Amino acid sequence: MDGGVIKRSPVTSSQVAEHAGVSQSAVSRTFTPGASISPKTRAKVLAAAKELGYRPNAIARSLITNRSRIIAVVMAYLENLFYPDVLEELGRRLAAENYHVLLFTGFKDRDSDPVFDQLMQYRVDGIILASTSLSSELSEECTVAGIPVVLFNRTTERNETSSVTTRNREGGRLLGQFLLAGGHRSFGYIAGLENSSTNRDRFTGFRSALAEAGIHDIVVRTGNYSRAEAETAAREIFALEERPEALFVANDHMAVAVMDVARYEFGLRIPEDLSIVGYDDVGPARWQSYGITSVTQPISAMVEATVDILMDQIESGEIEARHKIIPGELVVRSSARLPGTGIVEIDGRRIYRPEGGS
Amino acid sequence: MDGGVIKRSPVTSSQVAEHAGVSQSAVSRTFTPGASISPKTRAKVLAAAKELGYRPNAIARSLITNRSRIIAVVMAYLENLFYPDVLEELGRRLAAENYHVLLFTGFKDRDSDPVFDQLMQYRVDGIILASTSLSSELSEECTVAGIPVVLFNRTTERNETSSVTTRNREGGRLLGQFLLAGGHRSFGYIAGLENSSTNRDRFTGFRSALAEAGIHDIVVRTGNYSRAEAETAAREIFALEERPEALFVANDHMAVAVMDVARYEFGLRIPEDLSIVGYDDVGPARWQSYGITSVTQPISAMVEATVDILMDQIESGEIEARHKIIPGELVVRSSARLPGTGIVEIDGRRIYRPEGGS
DNA sequence: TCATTGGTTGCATACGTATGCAAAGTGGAA
DNA sequence: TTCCACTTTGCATACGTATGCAACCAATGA
Repeated sequence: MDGGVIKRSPVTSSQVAEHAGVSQSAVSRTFTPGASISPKTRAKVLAAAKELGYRPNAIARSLITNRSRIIAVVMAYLENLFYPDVLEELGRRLAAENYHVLLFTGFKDRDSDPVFDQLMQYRVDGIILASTSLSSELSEECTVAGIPVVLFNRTTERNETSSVTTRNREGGRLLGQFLLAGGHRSFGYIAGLENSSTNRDRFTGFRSALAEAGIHDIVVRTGNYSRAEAETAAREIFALEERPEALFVANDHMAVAVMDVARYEFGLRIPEDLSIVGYDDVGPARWQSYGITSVTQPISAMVEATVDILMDQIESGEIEARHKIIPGELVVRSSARLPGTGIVEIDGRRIYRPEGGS
Repeated sequence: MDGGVIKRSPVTSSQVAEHAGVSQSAVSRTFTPGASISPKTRAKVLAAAKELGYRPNAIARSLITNRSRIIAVVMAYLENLFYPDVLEELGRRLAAENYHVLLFTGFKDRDSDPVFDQLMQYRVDGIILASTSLSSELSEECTVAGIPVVLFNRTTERNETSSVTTRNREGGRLLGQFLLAGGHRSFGYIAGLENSSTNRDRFTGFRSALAEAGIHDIVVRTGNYSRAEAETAAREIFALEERPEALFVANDHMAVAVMDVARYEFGLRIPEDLSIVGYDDVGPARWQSYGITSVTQPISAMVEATVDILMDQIESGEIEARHKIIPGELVVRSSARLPGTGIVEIDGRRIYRPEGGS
């Protein structure tokens, strides 16, 4: 009711030092694990600090240690629940290592250069790129600057930047085999972002599986990993004279939309009239309304690998591109017709493992 | 292939100054909008900066300006898509003001005190609390420290902290009126977090609407805004001898789960056997599989208000608790039986506006 | 007792930038 | 030309912390 409070400047280590009757160094050492400080003065300092409400200034500390303990996470959009899940896990794992997340989100992909500029100004200790590619000049610049970068769920053509991915090629292949084993003979593919490595690899694997069975015609439309565009693509495919019996949608986020269009706009029964498979095994894929047969991308393992790479490179100061590839599994649910064999139950989930499979 | 690169220290303003043949001050002024600098030296500095790959060190700048241009966003969990949507919009809006997001997520609610400690060490310019409450000591501490705090979609008992919310009481009330107008006579409520203001207000409004119609019995179970718990709560309610005809689920995130349980575990038809209404108007509520009748929480307006409050308080240095309440609307879809009157169409959406409504 | 050792402490400085102040430069008017 | 007003520049310092170095202290052994 008194209409605002005048800003009081925060307590500094010198003030604590004076209050405790010691030097500023002693205060600093009190808050530096492993520093040389006697229990007695330490106690004095802690008491004074508590009394004054002192908190070390991480900004000032960064300036001198050259470590901000901040990791930049770049995630252009969060529409696909896969990414928020990743973000949550990243927050958890990085907090455990006493690092913090500076998040860059909500921008158009083509605006990533200014974003990059901002992020570099904060002298972050590492960068996780989860939904944007990086021009190779920028990647180069990071390497020269000694900032580790990890591409999450993405790779680049040249392999100069570290990455964590799953076996997208094998996953696509497995889905192809699964649909073939289910007896399907005509196929469609709703693609993700055209220039993304996940899209390319998943499709390549899928196509190769079909090719081995002598099938070369695949109806392809592009959904760009966007819900709205996936709906449009689905409408186009379902309106075709010869609608494919089986559809691989490049990720679950789009697959959910496609299922809705199939059921509610075209009256198709799934899987009787149409089999749909997806990728990611994200939340809604597991919901009973959808029950999407999908290849998992194990978020926990992927995030763990990402953080491991970053921590290693930050500690060693040596930046050598590492590429971690994590295996996924084909989880069988109800959105696609079942093959006669190859389904095993593990930990309450049904997994597809064909005999000749890798 | 050469096995790592030695970390090169970043370019400093002094190095640029030397290279350009000017003083360090000149470099600083070149990158400070509105500073006194001639076009000629400015050009020289920019050229040198570009050549050396110089970027101002935001950390060092913060130290002297006492402004980090960082806003802490605390969002314990992102499971409910509402929050990722908010996060994306926050990223966008704050980036436009040249602020950045330090995200705290992936922790248990009871661990919020250490989180708070971390966040204070970075001398953030403001704090947005989107899924955690703040003990009143901590709130007090922020005020004294001159750090603006905004509670997003939450209020506290005492109104000492700024907040942005929607008219939860009115929303709950409107949903009650809607269900009554639809002819229902028995009601259930699946609650959110017991101690959250949203849950309390929505239920209070709902109950008051029913009370005015002489209905005082409401079957209540608690879902704590969690999908899993909501499923359990739904199973309990649907197994009752006298299952309510209409169910208000405290948010859409839970409502989606409840609909799945109703349909696929109990074989209930919606809305023929059971009407369900939710809150938030979040993504899945709009999907055709669900089509949840729901009260909107307009994310864009809420985020705008939040950022406005923060910017005001940061600029003025005066922290006076402000409470912004944003109106929502009842969007009518297919998850609940329709009343005979009161539905109007606006911008392609069907909105419920009863005659006597506020 | 003194010398030695190992642990503590304070002093002084460095990190990279912003900014008040005074000096220097510029241009115009008389 | 001289004077004045205004702009531009550099110097010096400050921000809050960490840390090398030297001084100091306590405890131990001879």
